[in-house]
Amino acid sequence: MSIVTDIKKAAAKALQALYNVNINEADVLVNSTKPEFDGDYTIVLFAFVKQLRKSPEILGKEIGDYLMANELQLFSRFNVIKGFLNLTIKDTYWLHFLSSQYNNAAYGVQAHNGTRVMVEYSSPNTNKPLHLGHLRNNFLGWSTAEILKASGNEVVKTCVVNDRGIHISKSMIAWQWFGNGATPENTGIKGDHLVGDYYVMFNNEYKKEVEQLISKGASKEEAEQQAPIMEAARQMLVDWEKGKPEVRDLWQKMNSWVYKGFDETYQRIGTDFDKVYYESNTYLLGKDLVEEGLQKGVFYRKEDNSVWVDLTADGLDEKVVQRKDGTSVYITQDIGLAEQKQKEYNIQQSIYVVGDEQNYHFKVLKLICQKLGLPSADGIHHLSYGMVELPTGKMKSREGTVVDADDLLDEMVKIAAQKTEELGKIKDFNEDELKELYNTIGIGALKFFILRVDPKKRMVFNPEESIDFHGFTAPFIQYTYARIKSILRKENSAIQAANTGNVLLPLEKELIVQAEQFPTIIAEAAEAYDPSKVAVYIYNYAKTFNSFYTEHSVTNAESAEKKNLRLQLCVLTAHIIKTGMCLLGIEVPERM
RNA sequence: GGCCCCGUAGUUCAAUGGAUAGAAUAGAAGUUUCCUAAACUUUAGAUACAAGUUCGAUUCUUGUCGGGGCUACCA
Repeated sequence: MSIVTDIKKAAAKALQALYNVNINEADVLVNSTKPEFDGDYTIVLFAFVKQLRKSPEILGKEIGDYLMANELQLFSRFNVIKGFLNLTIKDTYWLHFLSSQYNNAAYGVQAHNGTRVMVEYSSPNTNKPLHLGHLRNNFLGWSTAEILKASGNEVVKTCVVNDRGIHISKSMIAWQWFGNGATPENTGIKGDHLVGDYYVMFNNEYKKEVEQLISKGASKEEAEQQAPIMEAARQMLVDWEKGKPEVRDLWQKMNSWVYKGFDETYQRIGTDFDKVYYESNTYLLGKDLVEEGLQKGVFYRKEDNSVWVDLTADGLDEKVVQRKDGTSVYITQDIGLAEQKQKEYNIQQSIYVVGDEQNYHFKVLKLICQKLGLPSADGIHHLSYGMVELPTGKMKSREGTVVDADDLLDEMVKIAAQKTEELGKIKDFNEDELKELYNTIGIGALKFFILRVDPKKRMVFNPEESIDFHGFTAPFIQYTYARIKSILRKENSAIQAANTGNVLLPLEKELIVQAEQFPTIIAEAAEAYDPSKVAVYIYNYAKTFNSFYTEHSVTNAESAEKKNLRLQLCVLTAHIIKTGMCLLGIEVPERM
């Protein structure tokens, strides 16, 4: 139960008592009071003015008087400016909150509420290594899953590996043609990068062949169709589907290189899954649902034997769900997998972390599932995120303008090391500790940079300028944490639960007010599937702590009560920072 | 062509229809006998444009201009 909820309840009660009107507490608008006014929280009165036919000033005064008289434990004073009723909460309320929660390391985390949610994220193709765009997906998916857990859901993290299809066939062909038996072992190249190199080689060769054919008089379309390497890749896909042993062996071998490479990267960035689906196992799912859909009249068959769904009544197009040759298209297996997930895990919600270029696809997917009456249908939610762009524009693999994930992580750690050494505070760190610290700072900075932005929005990553360790960044927050821990290491004496005095200085109070909001923030972030809410909150909270830290001494506080109070504040702040950063997948160092 | 999304300080990001549009960074000026200056304090700087709805619009509606995405019997 949050203080804001209490205020809303009290306001609804006041309105009932004073004017005999029934106002839903959810309709009472309560904001944080702007710093330039006196108060902690503000009730916005405009909404009631018309209905009650009273001026905002009088309304505010009457409600304020009522609250002072009837909610003695909550409010100490109020003022009314225009339509805003500014309320000040009693210091004793805040002090009690602090004393009761400071020692709760799990503060902000809710108990299980019985809802089970699946979060599908990462879902890579196995023909090339991860790049910056995949990192946003991974950070977002992992963090959203953790936030959902913290707000009381049981979460199943899952990944659908796109391990079959024309893309991997391309890498395989290029490897056969140009590889000379290259392996990660004999080249020293990380497996996913090695396979990606052959994908690039495929495209280079393909381009060359197309140009040659065009110079011999073929049209562009003909050339693209007839290029020998493309024909070979298509044949390889056919052979794969037939289960031709050599092809399957090569496929397995090359995929295993990729998985090993991915695992390394995943480990570095903390990505993990409870369940992994492979498309080579799931791509035939959904075929029976096509039959079912035909019987239910959701789908219809055209003369050429292809099967369609008509979504024009819902403002969308007609969509094919089975080709005329009887093979299924991408969306068919998605429908099948949606059903499979539901059957296997009995989930209430199924979240797909996928880029916004697939908005239409997921609209269609959900609609079809609903029309088929699948129990999982209404729980489908596309967590759509914007592309990561470079200052020069969108990243394109073919034009070589991708920021490789492994390279970027290396670069971040390198810069973290360099900046840390410049500051010269690490004399008593050993080598392992330094390595860990550089990882914590460098990878933390990257995660925070990406997660602090609203997922829905496109974002720009500038390799030169985006790598910052000051201001609105993870290292800022990590530094705040390290300074708190430094204080707490020095203060061995037990912190008392009581004995915190009864008056709060402005910065002491501000810290508690913000701390009290933490569970609400987590709930909002979970509701919106938006880790940036947590990132912004933790940053602001750390900022308040830094002001407090500069202004007031903890160890040399002016009285024993103040020292005890501030130690409680330190402990609570450390817990909140650690928990909040943990929800973002970012570690916090004891020293830095 | 049709459908969808986005235009906020030089730059990168905020702002459930609410008070004087917040941060960070880059710029200017300060703070270290005192718990870590990766910090703190002060300062200057923005809602693409035009109408409309409203007591009140960055937010909702319409139009203009600018940017992006989707619109495959590809995945």
